[in-house]
Amino acid sequence: MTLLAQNLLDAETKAHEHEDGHQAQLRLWLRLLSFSALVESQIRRRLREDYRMTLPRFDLMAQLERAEDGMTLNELSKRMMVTNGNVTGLVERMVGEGLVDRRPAPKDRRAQFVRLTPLGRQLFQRMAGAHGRWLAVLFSGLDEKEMETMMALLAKAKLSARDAVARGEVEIS
Amino acid sequence: MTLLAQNLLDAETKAHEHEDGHQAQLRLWLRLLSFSALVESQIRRRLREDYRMTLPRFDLMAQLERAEDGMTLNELSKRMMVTNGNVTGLVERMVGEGLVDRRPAPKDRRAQFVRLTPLGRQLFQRMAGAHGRWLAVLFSGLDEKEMETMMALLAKAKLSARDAVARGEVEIS
DNA sequence: TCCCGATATTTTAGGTTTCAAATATCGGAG
DNA sequence: CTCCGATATTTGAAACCTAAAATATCGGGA
Repeated sequence: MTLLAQNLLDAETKAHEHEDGHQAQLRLWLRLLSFSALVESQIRRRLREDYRMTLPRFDLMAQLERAEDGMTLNELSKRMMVTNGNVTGLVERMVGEGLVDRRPAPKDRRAQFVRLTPLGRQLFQRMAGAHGRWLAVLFSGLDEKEMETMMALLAKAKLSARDAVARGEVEIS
Repeated sequence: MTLLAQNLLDAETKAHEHEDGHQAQLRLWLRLLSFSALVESQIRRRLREDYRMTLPRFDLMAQLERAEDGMTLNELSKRMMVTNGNVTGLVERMVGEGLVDRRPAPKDRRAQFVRLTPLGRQLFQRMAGAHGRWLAVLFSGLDEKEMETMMALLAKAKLSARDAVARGEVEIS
């Protein structure tokens, strides 16, 4: 192959990648979204029907479960990947229900520690068991090896996205 | 191996699966969620900053794009995997912005067809291009083969979840 | 000490989302 | 034709969520 031909081919490949070549990524992303919407709606429904519980509240409790002494609102919002204001309202409602309590941080008068109440902890134990079983059923079509593969690919994808964000390249054409 | 030993082993395997054996599914699910939250927040931000557009509106427009004559609210809500009421409000606002229009269905007086306006279509074209490029960058750490593998695994996982839902077994322990 | 950028939280406004109940229409069984 | 279960949409209430601005506090340098 001549150098010119090679260059033309490169150019075409590049152009192709830039015009329609994003299809694979788009399709992958859409498929991931539709799968997660499906699973999420099931979990949401079960939490509501069996425990009168919402997913965000469950999520917050899951974060608190391993922190005996609780954690600050800020740490909660980072772990849950939601905004601060969101957590403020969520905790507000959950304090009202007796699931968590709030107390001032010892050293920092700006911060507050949130932790599960005994009631909240007890309820979470039961929900967590059920939650695990629901997931086991929903994922039962995947064997050990397939789950491992998917874990690895998701880890790689997450790194990829993090890198892109860090490089500030999400806006590049 | 004696029959007794075999039975004990089975019992242990079963017990293990029922007590701690759901860890793999839970971890996989959490990883998928955190990845999708990361990607979603980036797309949300770019849509807002570059196009003053929200993700739900973009999503709705994407559904309408390939339906020249539009589609009913009901079909929209199914494709978007959200409730009817949600779509009602979304369309309401978007009509006000001139992005979509509504007209009665020819044969069915209960239904309405929603479709992109020329303005909406034109805006969507630009956004879709950018959206594809953002995804390409975010997923750039995955090669062709890895994306194919992930597509296949997600397809399998989705089937698995659909089956579980159809069998009504999400509540089984 | 005083100041100032950083951090923790709340507040405000608006949009999104769900569920459940209500309304309107369809389409077929009798 | 009439009735009735199914379907399409809307409405209302409550929760969730975000972005941006406001408030309070921290902690270190001048």
